[in-house]
Amino acid sequence: MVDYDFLLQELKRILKEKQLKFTRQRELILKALYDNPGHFSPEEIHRLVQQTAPDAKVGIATVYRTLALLEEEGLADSLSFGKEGKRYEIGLKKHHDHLICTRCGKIIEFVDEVIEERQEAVGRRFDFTITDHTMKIIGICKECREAEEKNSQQDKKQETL
Amino acid sequence: MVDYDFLLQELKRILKEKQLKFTRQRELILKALYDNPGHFSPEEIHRLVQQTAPDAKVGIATVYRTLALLEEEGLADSLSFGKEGKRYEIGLKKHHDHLICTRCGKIIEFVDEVIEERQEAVGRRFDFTITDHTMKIIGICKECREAEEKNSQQDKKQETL
DNA sequence: CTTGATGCAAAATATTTGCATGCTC
DNA sequence: GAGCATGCAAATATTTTGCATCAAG
Repeated sequence: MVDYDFLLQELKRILKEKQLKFTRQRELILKALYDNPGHFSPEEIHRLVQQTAPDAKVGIATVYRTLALLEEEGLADSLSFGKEGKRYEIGLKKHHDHLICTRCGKIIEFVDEVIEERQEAVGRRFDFTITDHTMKIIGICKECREAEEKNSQQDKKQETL
Repeated sequence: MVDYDFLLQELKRILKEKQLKFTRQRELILKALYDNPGHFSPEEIHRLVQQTAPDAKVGIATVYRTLALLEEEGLADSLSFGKEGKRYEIGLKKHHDHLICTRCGKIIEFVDEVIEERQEAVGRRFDFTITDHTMKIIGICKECREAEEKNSQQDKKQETL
C-alpha cells in the first residue's frame, strides 16, 4: 500500500496543477480515507472526519465536493451496491476487485491477474480506451452460509416438535 | 434472448410461489423492460410505462416497488455508474458485462468466458456462494476518442493563428 | 489582494412509507 | 370477502447549489 505521505504529495501536485487550493478539509478527508480501511458512505466519512478533528467544522457539502474531486483524480475509488448508495475507499492501492456478501455486507478485496488481462483484451476488442474497471462478485460468505445452515437445522427440529 | 412469454410465466410462477398478486402494473413494467433494450432509471421506466399504457395510472412508487421485486427475483438486473443512479435492464439474458463510455454514456454489453470462469474460481478461493457478479469497464469509446482527437487538432490550428 | 473553498441553509433529487381504496385470488 | 397492491401525497434521504464569508496562494 502506498504511504500517506505519497498520497498527500499527489494531492498537492494535482491541486497545484489545476490551480486549486490545498485546504485543511481536503487533507482531513484524504486522511480519513487512508486511515480507515473499508468502504464508506459520504455521511460516514463526514463522521470520521469530525471525530478526528472535532475543532474543524467540515460541512457535508465539502465532503461531497471533495470526494468527487478525489475520485476524479484517482485518489479515491467508489463502489456502489444494492440499496446502499456510493461508498468510497482510498485510491492508488493496487488494483483489486470486490466480493460482497449480501447477508452481512462484508466486502472482501481480491486480485486476479487473469481477469485483469482479459479486461485489457476486451478493451482492445471494442477499441475502447480503458480508464478504469470494477468487478463485483455478489454472494454469501462462508460465515453467513454456515450460520444459515445451522438455522435451517434448528427449523427442522422445530418442525418435528 | 428469452422470449417475453417465458418471462411472463416466470413472473407469474414467482408471484404465486410467494403468494403475491399478478397485476397489470407488474406486467407493464416487466414488458417495458423487455421491449426497450437499454438501461433505464426508475423515472425513465415510469415514463415508458405511461407511454405504452396511457390509460393505466402507474405511480412512481409502484415502479420502485416492482423494480425491487424484479431485481430480487432475477427478472431485472441493475447497474449503477458515476453520477447516474441505478439503471435497470431486463434479466435472464445471457450473462454479460458492461463497457461504459464516460464521454457519451454509451453502454456496450459483452461476454468473456474466461472472465466468467475466473470469477467462479475466485468464489471457490474465498468459499463464497456466488449469486451474481458484475463487471464494468470504464473508458472512452472509439467514436468519442476520435472526436476528441479531431478537436485537439483544431485546437492546435487555433494556437498557430 | 485575488480567487477559489467552505459552511450553512435552502433547493433539487431520489426514494420510501402510511393509508384509504381498488383488485386479485 | 380477505388480503395484497396501488396511487397519492407526505415523509425521508441523498445530493447539489447559491451565497456571504473565509483562507490559501
